[in-house]
Amino acid sequence: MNIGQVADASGLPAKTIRYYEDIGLVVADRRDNGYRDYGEAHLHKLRFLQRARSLGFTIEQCRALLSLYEDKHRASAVVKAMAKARLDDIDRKIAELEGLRATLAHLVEACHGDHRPDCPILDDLAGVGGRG
Amino acid sequence: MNIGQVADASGLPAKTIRYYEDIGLVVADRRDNGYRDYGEAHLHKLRFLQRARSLGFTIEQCRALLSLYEDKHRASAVVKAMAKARLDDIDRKIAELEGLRATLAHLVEACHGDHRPDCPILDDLAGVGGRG
DNA sequence: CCTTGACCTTCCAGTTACTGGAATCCCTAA
DNA sequence: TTAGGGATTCCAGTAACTGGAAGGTCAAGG
Repeated sequence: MNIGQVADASGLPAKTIRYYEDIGLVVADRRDNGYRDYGEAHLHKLRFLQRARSLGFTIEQCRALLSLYEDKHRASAVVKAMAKARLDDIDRKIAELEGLRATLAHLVEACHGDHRPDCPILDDLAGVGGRG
Repeated sequence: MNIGQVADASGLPAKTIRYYEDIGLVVADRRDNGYRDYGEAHLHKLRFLQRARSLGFTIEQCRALLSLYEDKHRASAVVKAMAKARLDDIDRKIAELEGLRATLAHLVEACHGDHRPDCPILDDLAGVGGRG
């Protein structure tokens, strides 16, 4: 397969696939004309990466997952621990965003939002009142 | 004030304050010795930025908020619209993370996580089963 | 006067994970 | 032969800093 075909089949842009090769994630074979040549195993790995990235794993985490995937004898506990850590990341991030959300929602509600210049949102940012 | 003092007072690292000056957000005066010199107005702006950044506004949004803050006659509706848009960003991000969370939580639960190599998490990433 | 140490300066490079674009080459069809 | 679509490499840019090097400044202590 050419790079365009694996791009379509994996859901990753060709640019990204070349980038993954640059950083040593999935290295294609080469034809005589210099074109990259992909087989089913390559495609499989690229799909794996696409899915793992879409779940928010970093590139380095993906690299680790990929090597775990290739190691047919690793314990599932290792993989589970990584997924669990990622889950905890997500929980922390959600909690943080919900904190922001509450603050902003409160400010948005407090601001009358009309032609008058008086604005509790800017007042808060400037530290007027209890917080600053 | 020297940069170290406004850094302490604003909660921003000195490096970040210099960076903000580079990009034209808060430009300090200079002493004869070349040191930056900050007054209360500078400090105020830096605190404003610290707060706005901590609420997840981008630098460019902060720049806009700052100029709205300086404009004593702008309508509060403009500010409210920005805050509302940011709120919507946050809601979208939370929804996205909750989707990821559900998927990962499901996988983590399905994986027995012991010494055996069989692992539903990697199977999912590899596209084994319904999704790939 | 000299040293020490904290603080300040500028500038350059690196981070994450790509993305856009330029210049050039290859292949196929008309 | 020409046109197009796809492939190649390499360089630069994104967001918002952060780390580090090399050097200037200032106040205190001996």
